[in-house]
Amino acid sequence: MQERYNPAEIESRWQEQWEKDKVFRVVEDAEKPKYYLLEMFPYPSGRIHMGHVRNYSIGDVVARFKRLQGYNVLHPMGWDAFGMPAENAAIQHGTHPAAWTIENIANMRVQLKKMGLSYDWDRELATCTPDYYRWEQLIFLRMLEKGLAYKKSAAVNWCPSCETVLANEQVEDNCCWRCDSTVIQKELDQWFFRITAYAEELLAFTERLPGWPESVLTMQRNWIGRSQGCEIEFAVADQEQKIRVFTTRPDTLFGATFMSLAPEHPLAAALTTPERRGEVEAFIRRIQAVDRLQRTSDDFEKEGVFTGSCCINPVTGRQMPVYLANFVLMEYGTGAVMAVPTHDQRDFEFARKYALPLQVVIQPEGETLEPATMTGAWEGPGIMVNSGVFDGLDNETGKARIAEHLEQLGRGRRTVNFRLRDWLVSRQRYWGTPIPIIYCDACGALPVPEEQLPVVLPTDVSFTGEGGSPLARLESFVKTACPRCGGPARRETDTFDTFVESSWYFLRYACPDYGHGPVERAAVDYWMPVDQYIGGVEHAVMHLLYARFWPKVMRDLGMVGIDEPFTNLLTQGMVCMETRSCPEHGWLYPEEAAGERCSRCDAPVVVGRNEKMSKSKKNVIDPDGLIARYGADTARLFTLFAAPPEKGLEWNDQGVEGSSRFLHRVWRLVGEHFEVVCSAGAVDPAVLDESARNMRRQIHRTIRKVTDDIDGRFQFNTAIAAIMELVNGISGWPDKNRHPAVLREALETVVRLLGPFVPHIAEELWRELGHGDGLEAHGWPACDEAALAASSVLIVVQVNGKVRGKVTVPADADDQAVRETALADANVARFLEGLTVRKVVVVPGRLVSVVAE
RNA sequence: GCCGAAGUGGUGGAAUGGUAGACACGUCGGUCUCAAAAACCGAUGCCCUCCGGGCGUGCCGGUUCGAGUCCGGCCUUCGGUACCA
Repeated sequence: MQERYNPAEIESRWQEQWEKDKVFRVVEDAEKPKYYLLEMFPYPSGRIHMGHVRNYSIGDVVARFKRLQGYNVLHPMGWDAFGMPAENAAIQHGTHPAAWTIENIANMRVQLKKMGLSYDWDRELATCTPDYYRWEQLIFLRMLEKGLAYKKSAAVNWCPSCETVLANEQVEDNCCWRCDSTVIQKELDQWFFRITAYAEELLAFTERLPGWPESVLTMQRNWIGRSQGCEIEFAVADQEQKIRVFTTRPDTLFGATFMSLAPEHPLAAALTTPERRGEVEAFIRRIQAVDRLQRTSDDFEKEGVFTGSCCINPVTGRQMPVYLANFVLMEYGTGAVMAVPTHDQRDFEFARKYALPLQVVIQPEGETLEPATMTGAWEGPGIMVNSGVFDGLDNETGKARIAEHLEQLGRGRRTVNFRLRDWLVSRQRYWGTPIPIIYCDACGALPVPEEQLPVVLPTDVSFTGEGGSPLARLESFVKTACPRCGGPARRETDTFDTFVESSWYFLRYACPDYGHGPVERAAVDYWMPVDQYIGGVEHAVMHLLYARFWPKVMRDLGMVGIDEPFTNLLTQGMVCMETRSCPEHGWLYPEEAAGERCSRCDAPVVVGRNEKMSKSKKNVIDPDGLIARYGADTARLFTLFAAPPEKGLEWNDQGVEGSSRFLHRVWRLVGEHFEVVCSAGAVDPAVLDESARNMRRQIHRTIRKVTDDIDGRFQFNTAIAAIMELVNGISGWPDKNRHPAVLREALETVVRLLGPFVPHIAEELWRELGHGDGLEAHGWPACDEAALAASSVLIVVQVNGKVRGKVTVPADADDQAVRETALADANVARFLEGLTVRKVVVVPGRLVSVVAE
């Protein structure tokens, strides 16, 4: 055995062996229980970052652990390969998105392989290949047939100068990131998926996902935002038009004194009287220049404009002036709100600003509200007043009664409204899945016939960043024949949101080469659902909601048989680091800021906040350097040991040394004893002395702890700490040489427990300990309950809540005996002197708490 | 703004309502060495009148024999907020 631990040599040797033998390749096997472990696939940005290292190290521990437990483990990897950065690179550096992406994938694949991750690389997929997206196009056609995909108008961020659509992240302070022009909201005809048709089911199933973090489920429930309420029709005075509103507070209908519409409301123009037109149009223009987040925040000034028209309150007959208001959104409800200033804070502020009337209709218990003296709206419960026949009812009863009343009048009905909106999937970009639609002037919008799929993304395009999508300018792509009449027609040039690809890739992993449909039913039936999904907490709502939606659609299309794709979910925290910048040269990479001075101008660097590692702020650590210097095992061990997975991880180089030192120590410990150990026999518990029994107790306590920490809690940091304690215990065990069999059990346990975390060194040491076959053949070590038994326990004694003594009692002592021993302790007695004992609480095996005064 | 988290020594973190600080990093002292590195041993929350005791888990209050943990109210930081993925 080599004296010195040499990770570079060991790791490349094992990685080659794993690759050559395809040891992580899996096939369906009805004899074995399956376990599908999936980490969120990466966007191929060019280099892996510490967040990937963390995510994939966590996943690999679980994959290897489950394999050791005898599961048939599917552990795939692939590439979320469409997206904006490829297009930005094309605009900035002239590289083609496809070439850029393929090169990035090649680089990152090498990096991942250097980490020793146990993937079945035969299942690798990239979403930018026609073999993948052709099936996405097919599913879209099926959704179209079922009415689950449709087209409607929606607003986008538009830069008038670049003549292009901007992503939210490309808008800075309402200005275009490239040219600084003011961004406006522009209406475009766009494709949507009808996710709202699944709102009830997506919500209901949040109750059936016990393996998900409650915080994620709560966020999803709030995002879906189901609310029970009432749709009410308001007639417009002197016109045929009707305004429909949604309200959760029909009980306040008698207090509705005006109407607020979204500035984008389709009736806005029709209701505007000629003399108001100028002011109204100016207001609409102004609101379009404000982003939605700002518009709806509570501290944003409530503003509006009178249209000149009035509508009629269906129960009071009162004329209600119709306003356009900045805080009303077209996307929520019906885009119109009946304004009850006395019982809604936003309406209250609005009414005060524009001197609109207030009418109290709910009186809280023990108070009498007067419009003249109110300083805010009363949004709580109360008794109905000024509400005709409904006076005297409590408002909850009133909600139902007024709803019934409106239904009888034919002026309203009870409805359920969702905050969730349909999913806008059109992107006016090049690097994405082409939407398979053809537009014919004679026949309209038609699906591309199935046999013509895939609609392949052409590669002969040029990138300027201006003038809209490069696809739309490519004649050879746009010009086509109408599939119905054969006349000249145009192709759809929008591509899909990249969230579409990531909404079903986990299904495709079950059968990545299947050529007759999106998925092979038998393979999906065997592998799905994913048993454990692991990824960043930043995906808690959007990706994870879309990825729950698509399988449900595919189920209803008869393609899969599952309701939910992910049985268990682990959301990992982000890897963060302080930013460093130079007043002269901007953000600095860590190596440019060595010694806290800028490497270029020697100015003192400014140390910024701790933030998510990102290329743009240069607060990144390149895992390659780490692996080259310490080896993959150390890099894995450190990221796992530094913090529990859910927590954010602040990068700190110094900790890495510690992890490396530990592996060197384990190597030496085995090296010093492997000859003795290899010739040792099996442990005979009957002949052991106390020292050996104590050693065995620690061995088996550690097995139990590590098993529980990996399996139930994903607390890898404490699992590793426990193994470190065991190693410390073995090193300091004075009777090592008297008990070769126990020493062998101890060392073998360390190596086996380390296997999932640091597979290369563990496999190597396992062979050194004289085993001809691999770790996996021996499975996961079992905890011997008999070895755990201890003869005595330490009991802490508290007097009035403070620790005053510690006593050792036999493990089987009863409460009375424990109590007596505790009270007899010298220090305890000292603190009880002159006091009367009122109460003694005995917690078996733990503590005695004495209350005295 | 809204939704969801987090806050514990110099640092990362540990603690089924039961000894706060496991395990590491760092620092200090020591052993070995001509010297250094590596390795090993020891100390290390703060304070005091230091063989003992007091105070300590973001802040304020509450429940309990006992609260880092449970409850109420704040503060700060982070994530998401529908075209970043």
